[in-house]
Amino acid sequence: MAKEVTKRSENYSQWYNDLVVKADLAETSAVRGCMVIKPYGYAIWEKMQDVLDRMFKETGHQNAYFPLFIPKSFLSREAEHVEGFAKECAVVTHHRLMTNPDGPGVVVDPSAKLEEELVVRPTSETIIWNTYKNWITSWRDLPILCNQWANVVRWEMRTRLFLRTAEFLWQEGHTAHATREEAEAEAMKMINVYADFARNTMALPVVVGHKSPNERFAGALDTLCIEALMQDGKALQAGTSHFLGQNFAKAFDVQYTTKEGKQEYVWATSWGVSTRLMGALIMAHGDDNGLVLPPALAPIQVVMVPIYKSDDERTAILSKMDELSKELQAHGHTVKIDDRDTLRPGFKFAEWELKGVPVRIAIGPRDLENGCVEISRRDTLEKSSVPQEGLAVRIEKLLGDIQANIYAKALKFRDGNIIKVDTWDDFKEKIENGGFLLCHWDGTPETEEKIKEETKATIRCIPLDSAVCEEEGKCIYSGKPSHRRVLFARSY
RNA sequence: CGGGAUGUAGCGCAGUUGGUAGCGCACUACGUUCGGGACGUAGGGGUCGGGCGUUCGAGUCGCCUCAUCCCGACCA
Repeated sequence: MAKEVTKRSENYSQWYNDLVVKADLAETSAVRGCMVIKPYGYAIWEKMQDVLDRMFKETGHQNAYFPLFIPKSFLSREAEHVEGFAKECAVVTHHRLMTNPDGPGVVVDPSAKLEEELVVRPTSETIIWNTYKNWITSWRDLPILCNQWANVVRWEMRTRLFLRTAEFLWQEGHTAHATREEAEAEAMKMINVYADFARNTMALPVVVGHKSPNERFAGALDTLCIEALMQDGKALQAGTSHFLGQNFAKAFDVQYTTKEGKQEYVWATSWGVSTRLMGALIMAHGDDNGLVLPPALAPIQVVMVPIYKSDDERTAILSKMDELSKELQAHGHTVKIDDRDTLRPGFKFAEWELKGVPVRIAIGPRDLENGCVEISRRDTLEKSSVPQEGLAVRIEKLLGDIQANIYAKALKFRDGNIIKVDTWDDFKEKIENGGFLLCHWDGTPETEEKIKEETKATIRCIPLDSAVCEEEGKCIYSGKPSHRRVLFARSY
């Protein structure tokens, strides 16, 4: 197994692809634009799911499941929504195949044409609001706070593993509320759940803000997002939460009777994060040796590698590892003993580093004799020899340190790459180096569009953090007055 | 849908003026190794993306076709 990964600094794209494949996270499939998520990659995704699911439930949400197929007419009920998704939909037109009358194989049976085509969901607002109509009649039925874990299909022209695939896994929350205020509060609450998850679980610093009208979700009145900065200086949208107003309620005629007996349209939100978070994780923390996983998401937190020559040594070391492993597991850590007899220690070290395991413990005859183990941490690659005594407590602290250090490192990088820019010439120069540019903008879509055309940079968000952003100034492009700075970047 | 490229072993590639298929890694067996990606020896594995044509003979030349990748366009 030649597992050398391309150097990050030499070719970031290739480094990313190499890493995804060689760390056993995912690979391209025979199906155009689709991805196979391999067991190791999926285990990380499952960890993300576990934490997010718990957070959703703590905020009062329940899981449900809605159909994969959406009748074409549903999708077109909301004008902006269909406009936004029409160009990337997979459509089912028939329901049967037949043996080919003119040769081998099968062909589509023309007699099995569907009366109405079915669209494979690119997102589920329409099918869900068509259902919510049946669930809601009174103010007593509100709010409805549902989430679904599902796959969706968006037929993108160009795809990249995890970041943009034709099919991807995600969760989508869809809520219905009696009042505008309640729905807006829900959208804000959920973007903060995402921000919390990104920072504390993924060790990923994010900026929370509003999308500009140009970048808003199709059918939303407001889109909140979390934006992260990757190590090549490009921004990545890591999650969104939309205030949908009454657009979908009106499109699907979802009204409820108020306490006063009046008919009112329901207010809506939707919010989602996807397997794209895997891409964010890889690009935010990875290095030339491979993946770097925050302990909170590592399927294996501690790997033990035995070093031995004879069978007797092997037996003794594995027995000691078993003992230590039980102790660590009792403290709630996931441990793997790499007892493969066919590979040498050096190979195993490199392989587990590639896979991003936070802590490695090596034990050889020397350590056995001295009552020690060798501990190596993935984030800094530092090695130290420590006593076996009290190992679990030491590891617990170390895992916490690593989680904090990975975040601190990413935060330092991110903050070092947020730059205030006040002139157009400076903007054009600085954008070439990547990073977030904090600039004044006159608030018009036309200006935003021009800036995108000339520099490929878009407004990633209008940050909520008013302390940093709210000040008077002049638009970077048009020179017109502006009341706050917004965040520009090139993005994935 | 435009511009460019590539399809040869599981992966990465070489293959000259056309002469019947090769290298590295991986794989299998045995042995020596084992504290940072081991080495030796011996093996197995191919309708050269597909089709048609030129030729005594095509991985190589021509035409068609399919697929993939890159740059655009597209993209929450």
